[in-house]
Amino acid sequence: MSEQIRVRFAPSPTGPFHIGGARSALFNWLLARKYSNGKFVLRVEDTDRVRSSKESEENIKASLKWLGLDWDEGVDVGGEYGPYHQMERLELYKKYAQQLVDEGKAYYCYCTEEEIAAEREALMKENKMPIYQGHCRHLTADQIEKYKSEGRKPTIRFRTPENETVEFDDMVRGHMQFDSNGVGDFVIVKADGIPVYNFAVVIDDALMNITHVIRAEEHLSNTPRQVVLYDALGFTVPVFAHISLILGKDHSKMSKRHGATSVEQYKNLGYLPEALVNFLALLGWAPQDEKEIFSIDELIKAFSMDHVAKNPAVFDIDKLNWLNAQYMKKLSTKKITMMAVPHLLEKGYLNEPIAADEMAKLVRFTEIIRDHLSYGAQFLDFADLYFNDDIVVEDAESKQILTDETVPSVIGLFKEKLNGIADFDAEHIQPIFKQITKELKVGGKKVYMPVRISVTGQMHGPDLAGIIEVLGRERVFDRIEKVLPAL
RNA sequence: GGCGCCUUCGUCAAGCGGUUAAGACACCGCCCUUUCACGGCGGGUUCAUGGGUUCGAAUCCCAUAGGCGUCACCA
Repeated sequence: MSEQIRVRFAPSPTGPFHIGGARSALFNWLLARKYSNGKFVLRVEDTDRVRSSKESEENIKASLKWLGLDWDEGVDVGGEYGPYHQMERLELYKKYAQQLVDEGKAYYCYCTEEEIAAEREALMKENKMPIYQGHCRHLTADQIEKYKSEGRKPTIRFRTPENETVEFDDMVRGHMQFDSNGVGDFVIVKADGIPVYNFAVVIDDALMNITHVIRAEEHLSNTPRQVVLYDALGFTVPVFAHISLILGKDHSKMSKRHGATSVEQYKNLGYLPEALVNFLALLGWAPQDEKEIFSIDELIKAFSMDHVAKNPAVFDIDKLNWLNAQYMKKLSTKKITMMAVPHLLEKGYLNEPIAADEMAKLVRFTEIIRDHLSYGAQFLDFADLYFNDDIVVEDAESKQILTDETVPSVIGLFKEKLNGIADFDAEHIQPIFKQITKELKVGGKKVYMPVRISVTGQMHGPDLAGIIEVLGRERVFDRIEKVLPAL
């Protein structure tokens, strides 16, 4: 590919940035970055006046930046093909729509939405393709006058050529062919003068010299409409690549029911952008070797549209968790602590300002639990362990363990030994357990379990000596006393 | 319903006419360990079904089934 690669991501700002959109953006970005002269363009398709919002646009841009997907041209940064908001390009669409009308390739349609809906319904009933039947295709001047006098505002419809085969190439699916009779005359400009998606994309992609259009598979059926427009307008058709959808666990399209769907949600849950990017890249694309973990630079190097899968992919949160954990291992404990702090503040475990010594203890605690964490918010699963001294033993087996006849002597000796050490740290606490097993001649479990349960309320958890260290002698004794008041 | 896309372990997937059908996540077992987690080792009737083509098919062709998308004055 010696020509310049120009790709774009063109979201409509109608909601939080979806994970599927993020993958589309990533694939485009990866392709642009793979070639030294590649350009990644960000265009905002805000022609849906009802649903578009500035807030959504900001969310999308913030998410892209967080993921590290920077754009060379587009909104905010500008470029020679601007403007990059479709609502600022209305004149352009108007000009091309007029051109099509003048050439007889498009016409005004005075049908109302109700009439169209009724027509479609009737066709569906007859098992026919629900396409526009061409009522306004050849209106006389009189008819037009009549409609105008009724106050009808026309849309502009494209006069789709009949009995033709519409063809285009798709990097993922191969050569595609559609019957133009299945396309029908579709609206290109709404009654309010705003262009419809299929019309605006074509003009924008053509005028912005986009060479490759990588987008979700849901656009595949729309592509013939766009191809006939490219032809009518005399534009060069770009190379398409329709990547498959991302599905939820039940194989339906990802939605709120499946948990977090927006990039922002993953960010807030404490996932790392590198991990999310890595995961998204592996959804629908497979490397040539057996590598699983890719830095962004490695991804750019390894990525290729040749190995993009055709079939839809189920979003597997388990794998994301694993990947994220791999990336978290590389982080300093301090960093992981900082990831947890917002959650701790939100849940009321912490209050601002956080004192330096409190912070230091928190970091030490994080060091003890960090191996148990797949993402930041999971810290909350361990927060009670550290912050909540009101230990409650709920589990039946745990209660049972505390009734063992050796418990009183074990706990007694444990307290005695704990009192006896000079340096209150895990290194000095750890040997105590061994000493007790020896002196009392009981098994390790008989020692560890009563202590663990009375100190944490749980049978399982992170390193016990470490927990005891961060809690400090007083809190440990306090907890034991609450659980075993008799001792 | 028409049109279109898709179909290899539970999930992501390698595979492009001849392989013991990779690998990863998850799961199960074992080891490590006071426990859990981490880590290590090991395990699993995976080519939707039915027809072809071929000496030979997960790979090519055709049907069927299922899943999904799309048929908007949404993108």
